[in-house]
Amino acid sequence: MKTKGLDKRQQIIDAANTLFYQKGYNPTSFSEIADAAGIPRGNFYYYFKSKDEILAGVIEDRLSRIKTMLVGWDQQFATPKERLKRFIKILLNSADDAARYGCPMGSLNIELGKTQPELQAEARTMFDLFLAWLTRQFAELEHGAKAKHLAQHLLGRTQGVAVIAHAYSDIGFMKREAKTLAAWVDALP
Amino acid sequence: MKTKGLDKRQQIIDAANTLFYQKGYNPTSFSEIADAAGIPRGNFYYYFKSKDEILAGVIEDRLSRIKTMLVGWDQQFATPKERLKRFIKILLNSADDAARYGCPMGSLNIELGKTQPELQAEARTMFDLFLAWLTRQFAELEHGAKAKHLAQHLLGRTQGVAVIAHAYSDIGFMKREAKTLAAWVDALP
DNA sequence: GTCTATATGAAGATAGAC
DNA sequence: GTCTATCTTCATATAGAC
Repeated sequence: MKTKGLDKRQQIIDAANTLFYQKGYNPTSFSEIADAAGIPRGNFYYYFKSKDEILAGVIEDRLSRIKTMLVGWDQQFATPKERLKRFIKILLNSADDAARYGCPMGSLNIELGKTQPELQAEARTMFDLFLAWLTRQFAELEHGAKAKHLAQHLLGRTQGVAVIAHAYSDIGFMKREAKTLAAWVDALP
Repeated sequence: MKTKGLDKRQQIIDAANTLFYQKGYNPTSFSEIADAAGIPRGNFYYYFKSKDEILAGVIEDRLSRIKTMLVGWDQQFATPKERLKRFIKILLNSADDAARYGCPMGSLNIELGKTQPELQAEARTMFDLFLAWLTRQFAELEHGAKAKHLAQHLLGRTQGVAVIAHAYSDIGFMKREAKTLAAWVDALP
């Protein structure tokens, strides 16, 4: 049945999503994904013709979750500063995972950026979503032409926090930096 | 001859160093390192018993270069702020490489941190060197107990810059952020 | 010390039975 | 739609001739 097929497809994506995050894209094998999804290796290729396609599916899935999250924040918070601080709060909410596996977006981009530019271009679209949303917040704060630069700056700050926190498994550092960043937002003109 | 052996060993380390940076540790095969070093695959194992040992050699080599660089900066610059700004200037000097391959320390730590904690612990020692040196600079600026936090903060800032610059191959962003960071140092008490 | 040949295993991918 | 069996390639690693 088609619904069953879609379910299995989603199961594969969910399993791959977790493994790509925890192990990386290239180090994750088909067998691992198949095992985690409870699907025999062979049947795998019925849903995805190649590993690249699984990655595309995983990224598509992540993009849709990010979009939903950002739309939710737009509705939930009245001011750009509140929204920016909600963004920064990701550092607190994801501290445990980030300390263990890094940032799901950042680590994937770094891995793919070295030798797989086509795949990295797909992974980059996750950053694109955040950058566009952040740029809008800074634009609403009347930062004009600087809005995009501020968005890149803030995204970069959070990425740097994730790198150091991951390298040292240091959740305390993430909390300190989240505070610093929130203060930075509060102090914005 | 022993000298010849040492030369070849160094050739292997140099080749591996470049490949680990440009491709990553796990995606780099023995064959590639051997080819790049101009050494047949088999002879390889005479110098290194395993891939882990090559990594250890590469990291040792990088550590020694970093130490030399930091000692040089200590001699070359009279004030902590000048030294900190020299550190930030790495972003400008390495902009081309960072845009293509990311930060050699950060990307290695992220890759290894996911599933190879023992190897990542070795890679982390490169960060340790910078953190200790940066902490000393902030301590000289009388930041007391905050010196280490400021060191982590600054190292994180540069790592974040590298991640975004890599993801977007954006050298302009690195230059902007280097300016912002230099201004941050100048404004320090 | 240096090199060739090769063992061994795991990866991605395919063919085809059911 | 689902599964088994298998092909091919490439990885790390070793044995042993020179």
